Amino acid sequence: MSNLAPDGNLIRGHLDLILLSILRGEAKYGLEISKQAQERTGGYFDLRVGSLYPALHRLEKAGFIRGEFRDAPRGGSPVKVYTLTESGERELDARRKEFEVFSGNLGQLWRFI
Amino acid sequence: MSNLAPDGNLIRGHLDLILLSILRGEAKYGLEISKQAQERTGGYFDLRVGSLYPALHRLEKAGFIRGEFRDAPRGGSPVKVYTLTESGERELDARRKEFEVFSGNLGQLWRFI
DNA sequence: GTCAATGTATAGGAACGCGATAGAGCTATC
DNA sequence: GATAGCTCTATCGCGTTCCTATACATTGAC
Repeated sequence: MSNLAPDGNLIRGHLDLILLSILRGEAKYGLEISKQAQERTGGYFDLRVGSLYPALHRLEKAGFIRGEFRDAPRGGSPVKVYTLTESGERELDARRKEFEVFSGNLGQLWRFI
Repeated sequence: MSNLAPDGNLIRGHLDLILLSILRGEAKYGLEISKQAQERTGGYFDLRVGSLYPALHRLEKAGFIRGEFRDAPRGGSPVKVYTLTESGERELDARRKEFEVFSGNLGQLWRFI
């Protein structure tokens, strides 16, 4: 639980991909996304609200996700549920490929000497 | 040659790893590192001088590499040749592991739904 | 001497993740 | 019905870092 999470600079540029990945298949609200990220990676991805909400607004503005307020499902504040748009699904696929190319080229550097 | 190179935000946080990777095994000077990055990845990594030199200074200040000016080898300005220190080799190993963990956890997000 | 090529360096700007903080809505408990 | 506590959304300011543009030095060619 301590030095598990990656440095912020590592995540930078990959946060959108993380959020889109979690939204694939099922609509979720903000903190639910954050919890999913933790559950799926054993606590590795620990998205903070100061990063989460600006990123969601950014993705919504870009048309990749659509947000909609709903009443609190199980006691609490109303939640803003985000759904992946068709444009967002294409973006997710493109980002996944982009990361694999990035990762592949990084690995290419290690195959020398 | 156009949309080949990755967005700057993708590289962000990974540039140190790229530079250390290229310096492993053989000392090189600044622009030589940049050329190596291009050659090893078919032009994918295109490091600009405005990123390259500050990053090298940062790594030198951290003790991961050691720079030393030498006369121009084949006509031109004197070059600053960087060598990977022992601390830098350990750092490189740590960064490689860190990236593999990061990449693995990212893949973990895709194994759901 | 002039010019082009090569290499190093830095200032200014922008993007973005993060810590800190605020506030609204719902439930529980008294 | 007032208060406390929890959950959720939101935003400001900061620091880091990559990039564009620019400057300057050195060497060789002509």
